[in-house]
Amino acid sequence: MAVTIKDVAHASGVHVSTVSRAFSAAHLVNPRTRARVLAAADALGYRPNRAARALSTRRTGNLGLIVADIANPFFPPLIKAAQAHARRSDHHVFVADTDEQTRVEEELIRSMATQVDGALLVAPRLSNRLIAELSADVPLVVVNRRPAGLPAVLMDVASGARQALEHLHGFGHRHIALLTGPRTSWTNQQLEHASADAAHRLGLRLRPIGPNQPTEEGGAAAASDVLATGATAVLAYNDLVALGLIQELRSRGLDVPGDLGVVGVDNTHTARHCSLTTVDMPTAAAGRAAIDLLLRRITTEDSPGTVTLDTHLVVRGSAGPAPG
Amino acid sequence: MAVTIKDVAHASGVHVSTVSRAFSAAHLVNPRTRARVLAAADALGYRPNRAARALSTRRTGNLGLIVADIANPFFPPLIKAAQAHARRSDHHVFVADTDEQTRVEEELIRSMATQVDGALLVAPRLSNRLIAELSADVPLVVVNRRPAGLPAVLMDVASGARQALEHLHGFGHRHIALLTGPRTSWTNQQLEHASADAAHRLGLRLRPIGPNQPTEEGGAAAASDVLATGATAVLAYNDLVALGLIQELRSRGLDVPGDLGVVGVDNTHTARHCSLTTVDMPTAAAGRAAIDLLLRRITTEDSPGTVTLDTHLVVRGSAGPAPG
DNA sequence: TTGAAAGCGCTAACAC
DNA sequence: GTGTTAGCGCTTTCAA
Repeated sequence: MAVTIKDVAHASGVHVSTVSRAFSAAHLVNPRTRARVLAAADALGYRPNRAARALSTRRTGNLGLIVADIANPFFPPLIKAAQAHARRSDHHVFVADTDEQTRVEEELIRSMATQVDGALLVAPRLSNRLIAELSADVPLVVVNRRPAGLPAVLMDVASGARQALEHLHGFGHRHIALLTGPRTSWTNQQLEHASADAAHRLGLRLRPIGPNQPTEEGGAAAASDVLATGATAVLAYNDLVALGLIQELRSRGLDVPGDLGVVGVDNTHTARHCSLTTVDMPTAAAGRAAIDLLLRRITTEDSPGTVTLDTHLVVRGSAGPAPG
Repeated sequence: MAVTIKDVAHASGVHVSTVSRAFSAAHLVNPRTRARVLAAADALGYRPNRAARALSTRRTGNLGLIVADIANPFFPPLIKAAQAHARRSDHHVFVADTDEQTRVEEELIRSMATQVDGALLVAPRLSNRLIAELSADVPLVVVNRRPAGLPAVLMDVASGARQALEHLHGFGHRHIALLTGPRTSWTNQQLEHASADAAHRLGLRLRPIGPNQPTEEGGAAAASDVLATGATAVLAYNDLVALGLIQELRSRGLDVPGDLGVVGVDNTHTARHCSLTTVDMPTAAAGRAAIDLLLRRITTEDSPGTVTLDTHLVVRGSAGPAPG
């Protein structure tokens, strides 16, 4: 049986309310008494029961983190940073991913909502309807999407996409395929718009192909379409798509970057090792910023705005001079 | 203000205890009454407050998952599988990683312990002392280590290491360097023993080098030592080390696998794309198995034993025929 | 500055 | 089968 506030009260010869104050309202208790209480607590190995505390304070000290897919290498750095940052303000974080059946997910998120002070959503596939409903129950902050009225952290691929196209242009590429991602994804929309703009400005021919599954399979499946366009370089929705495409191209005997240049988005761990030229997404910074927004939203009732983080191109070896 | 059991009781014209039973002891309540209660609950959007429930049942429905480093690609598949599996029995999971200052970590884990029914430890660096202390407070299951008396899930690299050395032997390699990991790591110990045995059996010269940091930096830093041995192939503690080594070797103008074959351990996402020959660790299966053990330990008081999972070699392109 | 008592939302004997 | 009543561990008035 765990040691409770009562045990500490007994041991230090005061009432439970005094013990409680010693922990959560230090200024309301005589320093000497407090020292005695703390000593007793320490000796007994007492630590407050958060669930019990939550019952009266309505603050659990827990946060939820809902991501699309824990195993997608885009997320772990974000999860890690968010968790570490949350800890600084003594918050624990529940992590869940949404890629199973939507009905189960919805239930999961709802039941989690009763146990957290707020939640972070990094899940492009979650419906706006559900988000709106949840937001009535629990403070929410979203990443890379813009539902009305919610604080958001955005990693704006626009700058990175621009740099990517300039980079390809500099290598002499004039005809570029854009492997798009899910239609509803905010990131994808930014990517499409920014690429179209930049292509126009640079005098590039840009050929969108998609939507594609945001996975290796999606990239591999698009290989034939890419080749059919006659493009000499490809900008892919994310690193997974880029890597899937590269693997498929190579298995068909093509050379990357010799025959075709490929640029990804995300700068995952894998991209670093596979020498993939890609747009860096500041996932760790986004995780921290999102936690900041969330905590602000929880403590002060007003709703903080939107934080936009820039992205930039990381040049490696998967794109080079245009052939011919 | 959230809707509570009282509101449901009012709405359905019964007492709170009946509502409670309707949710957690269906057989103790008249089916008709129950239907009425459930309907009212549904209409009001009621969901039980887990913290409050935990206060009387002493079951939070939460599990802790402590890993060494969320961003290390070894862990995400395990985290994902564990979380998904836990959800099946209606458990939520707290995730935390230990790679910051130990003192902070210890505090984190302890305070988390009051909020969970049990925890999974996948953290080679955590001290046995701390584990023993924690284990007094909260049911624990460990992965890839063997503290006395705790249920454990082991991914035994022995079989994989054996296959790796046989594979290299088949390619004509006779002198092999083994990049070892942290001394205290159980995985590392298995790896060292199994490799020594297999090398002896096959008539290979095996040269251990280490301990190395289990990271890319560790692998890169070992490059000179590896070259100095004159070995024609390397078995590395994990994929990170292998990839770091490969990168460093290539930057020195050497060819992998031409000049030197490299085999890793873990079969991370990155290894799949970098064509790294490696030993597959069944991390997802381990995550599920560990959750099973943990839940068993929580519900029945007896302590389930140890689950050992085999590993196997995945042949890709980072090792080939021995030079010369 | 401290004690007493009520209450947070829920469960679990115990009556009826 | 359902209502009554304590009580889980903690915070927070209200008195003293």
